[in-house]
Order: sequence, then C-alpha cells, then structure tokens
Amino acid sequence: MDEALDKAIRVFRERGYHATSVNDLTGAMELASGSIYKAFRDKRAVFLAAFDRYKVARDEKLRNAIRAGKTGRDRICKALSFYVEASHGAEGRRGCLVVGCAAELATFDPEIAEHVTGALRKNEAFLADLIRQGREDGSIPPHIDAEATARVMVCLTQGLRILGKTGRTRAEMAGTVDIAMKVLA
Amino acid sequence: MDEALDKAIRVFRERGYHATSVNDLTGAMELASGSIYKAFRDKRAVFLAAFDRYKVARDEKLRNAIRAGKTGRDRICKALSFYVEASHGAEGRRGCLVVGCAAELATFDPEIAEHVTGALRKNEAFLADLIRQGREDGSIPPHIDAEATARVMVCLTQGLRILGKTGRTRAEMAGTVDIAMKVLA
DNA sequence: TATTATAGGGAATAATCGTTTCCTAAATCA
DNA sequence: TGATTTAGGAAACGATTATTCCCTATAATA
Repeated sequence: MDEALDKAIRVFRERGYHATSVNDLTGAMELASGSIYKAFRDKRAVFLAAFDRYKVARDEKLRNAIRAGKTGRDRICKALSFYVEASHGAEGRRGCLVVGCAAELATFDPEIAEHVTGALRKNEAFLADLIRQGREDGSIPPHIDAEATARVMVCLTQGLRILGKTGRTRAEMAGTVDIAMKVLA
Repeated sequence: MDEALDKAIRVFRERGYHATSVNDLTGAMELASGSIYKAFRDKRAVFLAAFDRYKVARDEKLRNAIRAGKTGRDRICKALSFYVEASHGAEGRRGCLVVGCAAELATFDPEIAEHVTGALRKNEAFLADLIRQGREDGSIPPHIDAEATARVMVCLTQGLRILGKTGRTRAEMAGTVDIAMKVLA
C-alpha cells in the first residue's frame, strides 16, 4: 500500500490535486478504482494520506542531510543545500506537494489548509532550532533573531521550489542560498 | 470586457485553474457561457488573458510603489514592502496568479510555463536593475552580485506569497523582509 | 423604414469526472 | 476439507465538465 501511495505522491506532485483524475491514480498506483475506494474513503483521502507520507519522508531525509553538520551554521547550510537539490532540474520541475497544496487547496479546504500551515510552521521551528544551536556553539552571532530569521529561510526554500518549477540549474540555486546565508551575519 | 477579466482574475487566484469551472466564470464575470465562448476560444484562453492582465496591472502597481524611493536601496525596500502588503491577511490568502500557475500548470502546459518563466525572469531583472542603481548611487556596496542577489529576493517574494496563503500578519511579513535586507550588506 | 450584422443568453451535447456496485479469486479459519 | 472473510478488478452510475448550437434583442446600414 505504501508503494502505491508513493506513486500517488508522484502524480499529485506533477499534476496537482484537481488535475489528477482517479483514472490517473489507477494508472499510477496500479490499482483499480474499486480497490482504491476500498482502501480510501475518496480521492481527497488518498491525497491526505499521500500528503502526510510525503511530509514525514521529506522530514526524515532533511534530518539525515544535516546530520553530518558540526555546527548550527553548518547544519543550516546543509539544510538549505538539501532544498537546492530538491529544486533544480527534473526533480525541481516535479514540484513540492506542500507548495502545490498551499497554492491550490489552502483557500477553500480548511482542513488541508491546516496541514499546510502545520508543515510550514514545523519547518520554521526546525530552522529556528538550528539557529539557536548555532548561537550556542558560537557559529552564529548572538544578536540573530532565531524565529524571524528562520522565517526568511522558509520563504527562501518555498521560493526555491517555485523557481525550480521553471527548471533552473543547480548552480543558480546554490548561488542563491550562498548569498542568503548573509542573513546569519 | 476588462472588468469581466478582472472578475475572472479574482476567481482564478482563489481557486486555481482546474478548480474553477466555466460555471464559476459565468457567475463571476456576469456573462453567460455562450458569451464567454464568443469572446474567448476556450477556458484556457480566458486564463491566459487573465494572466497577462494580472501581470501588467501588478507590474504597474509595483513601479508606482517604488517611485518615491530616493536611492536604489530605498526602492528595493519599497518593492519588498509592496510584496508584504500583497501577502498578508485576506489579500494574501487570495494568492498570486504567478505562483499558482507555476505550481499547477507549469508541469504539463509548456506555453503557460513559458509565461511563468518570463514573469519570474522579468521580476528578477527588475530587482537586479534596482540593485545596480543602488551600487551607482552608493546606497548598496559595489561588491554585491546584482543578478544572484536579485534571485534571492525573487525567492523571498514568492515565498512570502506561499506563506501568505496560510494567513500571516503584516508584522510577521515585514519583519521577514527587514532581515532579508541584510543580503545587501 | 426595412434589413442585416452583432452581442449575448440559455438550453443541449458529448465526454469525463468521482463514486458505487457487483463479481471473482485468494486467503483465513473451523 | 469446507465455509467464510477479504482484496482486488471491471463495469455501470449519476453528476459535472467544457463546449456548441440556436434563439432573441439591439445596433448598424442602406
């Protein structure tokens, strides 16, 4: 079932929610429509499950990506590089389920909006925590406002995802986060 | 016809492309479906026209917003503040046609992708120009890379639009651009 | 004035949508 | 082994979709 959900994630990322028909889903998940409706209440429930799975998989990958960082600043840098990798080339074009969700569904589906808001707040809190770690280990100046600066970085990462839909190169993206690191000075 | 297009813009911003039926359009534009199809080839053509109109109206407002700025840095600051105003509260929730378009259509409609790419590149070039102005009038240090730094700012503004869909306050958004201005140091 | 374009409205159309229903085959339990 | 539950697939459902066709009222023309 989880492999099927992974296929669903891919389709939802590429086409968005409204543009993917359950016919698209049956093709991608290799399940007949009857089977999908036996496992999920409706198409929206498939999307919700896909969204949750996408979120936890992505969070775990992010945590792995920063693990090797020695200092708070180093971990921030690795976190931003993680988004660079996700935002360029073919993978970048595929897009992000969170930003797609924010753009497409947040306006008129309060429950899904709740999920998006939660995902973004979690990212924000995660980055703020890394900044605080950096302040303690001396890699980030003590005058830096952790919450507000983390918010800048969330904007940056979401913006990278948008730009990535238009097919930018890794070099462009990497140069962008290089400069953005100045907000930690 | 232009007033009708403005109504269409509003619906497309709130609901996205696929989630707005031509029934929604007839309601918003106060035109019967027959009349819409007399003026436009199909729903996609309505969207394209709405997108173009949205873009020129927005560009003009942006230019007006920065007009009063004395220096390049000042104009950059005013440009970012313009995005703050667009990204908070109810207007922020309504969303941006460009980011919605990037998220929803850029993957499988090459022509529309072209429009999105163009809009983002234009924003980038516009901000890069302001940075160059700042370097000349001394308000921005000469070592600043105009293109790359402008790209950071495009990411920031697009990110603000995404965050704005979740209903942030003006204060949060303004604090964010305040810190982001550090990239001009 | 008489006639002809034209703009717009509303019903009809075919296709596609999400969803349900029913059937088959495999697995589980007694 | 035999009975029963379960997972999955194909077809059919009504609703909704984008689009077209035809009609009416108004404006332009001669």
